[in-house]
Amino acid sequence: MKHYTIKDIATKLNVSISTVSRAFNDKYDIKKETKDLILKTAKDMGYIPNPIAKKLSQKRSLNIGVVVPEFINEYYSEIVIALQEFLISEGYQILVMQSDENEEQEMKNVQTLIKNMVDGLIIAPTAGTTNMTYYLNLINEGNPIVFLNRINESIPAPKIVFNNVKWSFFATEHLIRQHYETIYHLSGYKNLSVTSERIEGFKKAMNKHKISKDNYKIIEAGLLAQEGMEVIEDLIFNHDIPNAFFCVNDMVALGAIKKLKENGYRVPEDVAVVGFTETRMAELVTPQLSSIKQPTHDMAKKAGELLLKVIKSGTSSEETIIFNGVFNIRKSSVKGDLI
Amino acid sequence: MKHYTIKDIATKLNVSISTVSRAFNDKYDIKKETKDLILKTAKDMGYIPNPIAKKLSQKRSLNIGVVVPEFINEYYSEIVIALQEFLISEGYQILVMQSDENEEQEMKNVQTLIKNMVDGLIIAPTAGTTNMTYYLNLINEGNPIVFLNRINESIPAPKIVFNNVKWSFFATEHLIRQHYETIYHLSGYKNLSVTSERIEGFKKAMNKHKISKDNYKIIEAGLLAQEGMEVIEDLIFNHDIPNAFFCVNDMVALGAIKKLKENGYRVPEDVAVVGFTETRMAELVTPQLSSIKQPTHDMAKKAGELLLKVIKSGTSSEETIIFNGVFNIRKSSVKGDLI
DNA sequence: TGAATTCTCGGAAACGCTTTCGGAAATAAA
DNA sequence: TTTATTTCCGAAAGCGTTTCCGAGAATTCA
Repeated sequence: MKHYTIKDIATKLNVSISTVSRAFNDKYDIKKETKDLILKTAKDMGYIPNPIAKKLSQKRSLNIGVVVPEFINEYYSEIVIALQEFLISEGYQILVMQSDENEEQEMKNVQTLIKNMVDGLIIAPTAGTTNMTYYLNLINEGNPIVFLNRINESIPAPKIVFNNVKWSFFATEHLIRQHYETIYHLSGYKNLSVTSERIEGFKKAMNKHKISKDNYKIIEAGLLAQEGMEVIEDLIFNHDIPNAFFCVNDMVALGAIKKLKENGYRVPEDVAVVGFTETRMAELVTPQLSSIKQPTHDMAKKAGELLLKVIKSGTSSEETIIFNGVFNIRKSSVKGDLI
Repeated sequence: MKHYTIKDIATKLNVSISTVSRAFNDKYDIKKETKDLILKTAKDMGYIPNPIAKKLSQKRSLNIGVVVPEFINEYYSEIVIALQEFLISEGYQILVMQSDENEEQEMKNVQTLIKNMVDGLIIAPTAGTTNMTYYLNLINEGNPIVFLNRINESIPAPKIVFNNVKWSFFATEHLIRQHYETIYHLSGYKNLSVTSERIEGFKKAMNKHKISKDNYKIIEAGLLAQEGMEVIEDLIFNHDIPNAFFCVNDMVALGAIKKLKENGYRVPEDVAVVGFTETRMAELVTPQLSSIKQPTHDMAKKAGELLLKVIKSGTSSEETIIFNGVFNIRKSSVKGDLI
């Protein structure tokens, strides 16, 4: 089976290649009949236009680059899947690269994608991304970019973020309202914006309810189960286990629960635990984990829409879209019966 | 900042574009000094070769397409990450597409990747993939393809598989040796090769130990936690809970454990459970889940190596590489103390 | 019926690179 | 010094498209 080209069709039909090209691109003048004829024979021959050649002569590639810090956790997997769903429906293809939480790899990924002439980029920066001038340059050079979470406020590009402050506030307040006296927050890596935002929400709730500083604490854990376990081990060693934990994400919460149980603490009877960025595990573990679900699907779709807007308009807006979630209260943070 | 081309360098240095091209491609005759000069000024100018143009004039794109059925579970995420690691080190870039367990989407993905001139494909077919003639054609047309798991034996291409029979045999034998009298296997979707292989291993162990057919059963569940839960609900309704379950994967096992616990069964005291294709959750849940770990990293790397071999040799071999795993025995399947 | 428009379409350049061919310059052999 | 080799490089075609320009044919308008 040959790879037919536009030229093959042209010679076969005894027309010029430009006419054939016109038949495929609506924007030029061509008689309806010739167009139909060309399209039909092209189809019969099994002709597939060569996207590489197309990319070379046009500017656009109909490819969108997506860079995520990882996709071993469900969160970014869901984002990528939703992104793909939307962008395919708009005629784009997405190329996914993951940075392995490595800043250098992230820049390489972005570079690779730009070299491959993607029409735009959706970037969820890796934890340590501090090199903002790099992104500033890219934007100034006219590369359409939309950022997803974890991003520095100052970047002049559309940003899709989750309202971490608000929902972390709710989660904390939920614990306060149940009269857990001492509440610790296990936070993420400190250079992440999500970390500081969730801390902010946590503190806000503490202030609102006038909780004494003796009764809460913020401890940097990380984002992995392992890191949650380590913190709990330290606390147990220091005989410093509070009545409740609010964790930066589900993995840390699950690690914490594991270590607590191993050491004879019952959850939630002795210690309550709340997670964040709900995963499918929340419903599967015992006790079921209270957590905050992020609307990954909507967030991804919005990111896609904004990117297409930037691409089409040619100018980068600077709007920040803030999303809200759902707080699923489950057994891990409720002593009595669930309503 | 301009996008420099080979031509810009040529005019600046007053050489021909072919000379500049030669400087970048080792295979041609060029004086060492001119080459160094060109390379240096190119670097100074910040020249980046245009991969699209390169693809058009050469045959190869240095891109590898990867198609997986999903990456919401850790398994394929790990595979993709390892694949990326290896292929990047070999100078390739990978383009990942997921088929959402949808056969039609899978064919679209493959088509898109081929159109985009990937040099080769690594495909983990989706559950329902029955359309083998499609792949046969692709291979006959000379597309380098390596298959990963789940694949029909008859396809004449390199295949990377896990030794499901053997390890499912071990898992089952482990349960038998502990004198669980009745053992049920919760299997996957029936058209999957992994499903039938794990069933085969299960049966083999039963036969070896001469277990009566009254004492074991194979029930089709699926691959999701939800499906594991549903099966357990049915069994409970029929008062048909065995002493032990061997599940097709961890998610089904976790779903099963959840439902069992909800209905008052203790794991492993009343019912033992073993999973497969170990996930990070195995160690985090209570009781910790016995499971079989697949060497995803090695499998992915091997797939990459074989693909490069096919690409370079130009001929598709037909070897099947079978991998072995590790059986991590944990609390969920052991009544007494773990050694 | 002749002039002015409007439709269609072919020719050709362009996108940025690779690669073959052949010739000039440099080197080695005679 | 002349001839034979080798080394290096420029010219140009080619990869498969798009798209500008302009010309002939068809149509409309006086």
